[in-house]
Amino acid sequence: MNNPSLYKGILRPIVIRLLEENGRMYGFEITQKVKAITNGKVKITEGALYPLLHSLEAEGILEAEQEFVDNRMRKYYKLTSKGKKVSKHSFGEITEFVLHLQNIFNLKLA
Amino acid sequence: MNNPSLYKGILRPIVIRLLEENGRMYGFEITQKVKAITNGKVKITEGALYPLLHSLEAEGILEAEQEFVDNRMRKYYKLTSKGKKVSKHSFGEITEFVLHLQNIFNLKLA
DNA sequence: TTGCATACCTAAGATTCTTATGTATATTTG
DNA sequence: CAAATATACATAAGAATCTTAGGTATGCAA
Repeated sequence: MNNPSLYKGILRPIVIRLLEENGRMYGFEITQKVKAITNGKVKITEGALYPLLHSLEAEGILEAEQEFVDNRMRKYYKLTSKGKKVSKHSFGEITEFVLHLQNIFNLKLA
Repeated sequence: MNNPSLYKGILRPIVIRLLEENGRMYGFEITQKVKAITNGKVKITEGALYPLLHSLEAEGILEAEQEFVDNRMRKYYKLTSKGKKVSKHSFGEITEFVLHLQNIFNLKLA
């Protein structure tokens, strides 16, 4: 991405939102999904993603299960019931955040 | 603000944008302006703002001049010509950032 | 067989913030 | 009039969140 520091603090809500919308995803899939949505502009680094997934699991927001596909390990994550509550709250925060940005920067978007 | 970590990395473009729109502001004024725009939700901390203003000045993006009003010191900042170029670039990045957020979070905003 | 894609992981360091504290003056309130 | 609140600047220690750089391993294409 152009300015990585803009995305500091955003990764956690991104992961939670993607899991809410897609039900079940593995780490590598999340990086590809974000890249696809943003036309290759936003690249989540593995050094940020994997530790985050582990801490979300430790917090009881996500639960994981491993599978082997084509002899390669995949660790699928999904929201727990606690995670679904957190997700609703997180989404509200993000919505407000974006509205604030539109006001502060006087953005006129489609 | 609700979730301060969302705003990590955003303060710098906020300051630049406000100075572009208002021409000339002092630190305390910037904190009040952001609070006003966001209905009291977003509070810029002084511990983040003042060091940032100093480093923007050191980078040649801002220039400062002191004044005394009611026997109290004010340090006014404005964009340099370099700062104005940086501002254009920064604004483009923020616009793209917000569009990405809308896509990632599937936001339907006014 | 070399490189690229997939798929996981961790550790050191950088960046950006919060929290806490300090200085000083002006105004409001009990 | 004393105390609290608002204005206005500043710095330092520590927390949070990321990047960079490295590691392991499999499958496929050139």
